[in-house]
Amino acid sequence: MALRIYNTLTHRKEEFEPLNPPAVTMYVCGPTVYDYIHIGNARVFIVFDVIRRYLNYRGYRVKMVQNYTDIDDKMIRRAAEEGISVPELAERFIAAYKEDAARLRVRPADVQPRATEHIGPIIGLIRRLEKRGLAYVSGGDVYFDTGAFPGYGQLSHQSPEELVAGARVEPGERKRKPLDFALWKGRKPGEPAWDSPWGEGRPGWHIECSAMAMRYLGESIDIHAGGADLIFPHHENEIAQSSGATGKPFARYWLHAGYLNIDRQKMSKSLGNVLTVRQLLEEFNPLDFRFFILSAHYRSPLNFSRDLLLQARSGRERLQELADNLSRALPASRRDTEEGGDQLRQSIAAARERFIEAMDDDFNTAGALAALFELAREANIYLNGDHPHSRKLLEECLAFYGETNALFDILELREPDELEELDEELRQMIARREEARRRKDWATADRIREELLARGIILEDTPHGVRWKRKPLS
RNA sequence: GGCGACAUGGCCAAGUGGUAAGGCAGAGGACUGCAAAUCCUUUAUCCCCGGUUCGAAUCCGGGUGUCGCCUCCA
Repeated sequence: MALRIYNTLTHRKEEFEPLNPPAVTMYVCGPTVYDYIHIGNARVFIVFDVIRRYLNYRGYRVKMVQNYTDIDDKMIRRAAEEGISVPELAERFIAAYKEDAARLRVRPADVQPRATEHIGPIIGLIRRLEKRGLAYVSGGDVYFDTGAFPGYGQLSHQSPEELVAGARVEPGERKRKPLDFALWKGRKPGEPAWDSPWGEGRPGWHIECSAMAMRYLGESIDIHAGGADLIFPHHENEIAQSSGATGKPFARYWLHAGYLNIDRQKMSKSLGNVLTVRQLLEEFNPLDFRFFILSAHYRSPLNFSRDLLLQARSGRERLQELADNLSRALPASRRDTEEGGDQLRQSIAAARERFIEAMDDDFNTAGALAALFELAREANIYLNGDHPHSRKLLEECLAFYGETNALFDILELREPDELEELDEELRQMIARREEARRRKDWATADRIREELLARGIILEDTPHGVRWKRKPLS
């Protein structure tokens, strides 16, 4: 069984063969730090976070780089609006990004370079392009000469002629052809600038990713990833710059995450329907959001709505419920029996197999989730069974959820004693209700249950005694 | 205009040649003092029309619809 990945470059699923296994080099285009990230950004970061973890799970050693774009037109404009410097703006939103990513359980990349800290390598790359006749100076700017790069359009599968048909030249631009793009922008009054062989100025957007990817991962990398809207022109231009400079293939596999739409519309500032991660997390659990994201294939467009997220929450809670119940059953379980556990033992093995099979098929997280649910049913049957619980089987089952949760991060896996934390007053209320139930004083029992519910505690009476859980938010 | 993606039950969503995973919601049942949780049962021939094939949701052609990219954008 081999891992297969859909490659935007070739338009097909290909067997994954990194350059130097087990090492894998992976570059993900990071945020432009001019504002809080929105849920569409979050989808990209979550998806590639999971993919990265899965590659590690499959035995690869992934080195992942994700940049911060901390200098570009948007940064300059926003800093001016806020009345602060561009570096101050960058600091603010890099910090915000880190907070948001952490809350979403997106693990930090191994290297998180900033464009402004790599002006040297950027200039070096532009000079290489100049030497190869792929760049030209025009005014104070330097442009990439797309006409001189034969493979231009290979990623977006468009010929230059086709691309030109829709291209526009902004007034005042000094490029020769519409598809040419700026590698270096000459200084304008009031803008941040660095010294360069072409005078003071700043890097273009595309060149920073090429320069930083090469700097940390080498001239040819295994995986380059980002949102679908980066295919053109950003990634197309990265290929042109990188391959143009080195004469080598830049990235072997290009991965692109689909859009996250809101109410079937693309998020955009003009429509006013942009939802930031911060806004989302005011109302929803990050784990519910991760579950929601992973319930669809990463390349498919995915529609976001409050209702769909509630649906996802219900599904996730089913798994959470099971995980909690497995933990709770652990203390009373026995090491000397596996009675009634044959089906469960087989189901664990089957679930693991199915999980890997799905993930190996271009990271089919939806299929992988189905494996978690199928095992959940068997585990519930086992837990409800009329036999003692086997410590070994419970642990194996929990181990599987632990193993898969280390990839998906959709469950809160707690130790049994963590489940018992409840303050004294609430414990006594539960005890009083138990007493009332023994007396068959249902009125009192129900009243206490209502009171607890009002305080966010849900009670469940099981054959093995009363159980409590916290009511989910919203 | 060019390029491309998608169209599966009430909702979400897997499935690329052998008679449709999974989740949510609904209905019925079991369990329960009631409830919750859980389990069982239950709802699809896969947008339409042709074609290839013993056999297609799955391949090919045509059509319809939705969306994306071609311009900053995850």
